[in-house]
Amino acid sequence: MAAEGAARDGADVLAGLFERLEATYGDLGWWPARDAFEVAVGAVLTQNTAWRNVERAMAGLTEAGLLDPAAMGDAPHETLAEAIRPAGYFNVKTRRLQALCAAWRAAGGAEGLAARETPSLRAYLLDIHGVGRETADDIVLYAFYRPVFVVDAYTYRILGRYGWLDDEPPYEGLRERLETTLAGTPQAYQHYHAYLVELGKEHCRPRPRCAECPVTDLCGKRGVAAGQG
DNA sequence: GCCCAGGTGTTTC
DNA sequence: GAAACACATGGG
Repeated sequence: MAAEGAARDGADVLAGLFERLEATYGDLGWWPARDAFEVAVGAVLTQNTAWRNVERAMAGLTEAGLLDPAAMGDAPHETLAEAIRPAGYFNVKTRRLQALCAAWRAAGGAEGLAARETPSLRAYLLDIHGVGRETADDIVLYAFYRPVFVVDAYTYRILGRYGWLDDEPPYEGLRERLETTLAGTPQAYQHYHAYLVELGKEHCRPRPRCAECPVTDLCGKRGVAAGQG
């Protein structure tokens, strides 16, 4: 049937895209962190924020001795906000980090969270103030090493430009479709998300700058037409 | 000065 | 339920 053929072609495009990205980028060494809590803190701090600024904030937290669920959770708002100031939205993120700390401790720490099955873990994280779908999946994938595809703005933008999306499907639908199509390991999903972010930063900005894109020839339609790569 | 960055919650229709 | 808006620093 035509629909099955289209789906198979879509899967081929996707597999080819990630093969090429793997050859181009290899292991990007993404999300270095000492422990699960540090991953979770970084996931909150990086919300709509450049990683360079997250690193400054993480350094501020280390400096202040706050990179710990108890210390961070008990710190005064002003103290925590000052430590994470370089990451922007510091008042918003201070509230979110303290909500994260409360939930983290209530769950029995990383050990308690790791004991949960993936759906329960996602649901628990999503229930925390300031932890949305992408942040939750960042934590599930990079802190707890579960096989979830992290969908972000780059995922929509790049897959849209490569003709893999017919429309703009809802987050959960796209995530499940990608996981079904790719059937990858946690390590593969960690790499895929990193690849899409790197590719997006370099070549698929909101205003396309697609010159010398390593996967230009795989582009099918949409924004990449008209010689943008 | 303008755009963008590894989003989320709230308000409003 | 989707669109508009607030949140804020730092780099190009």
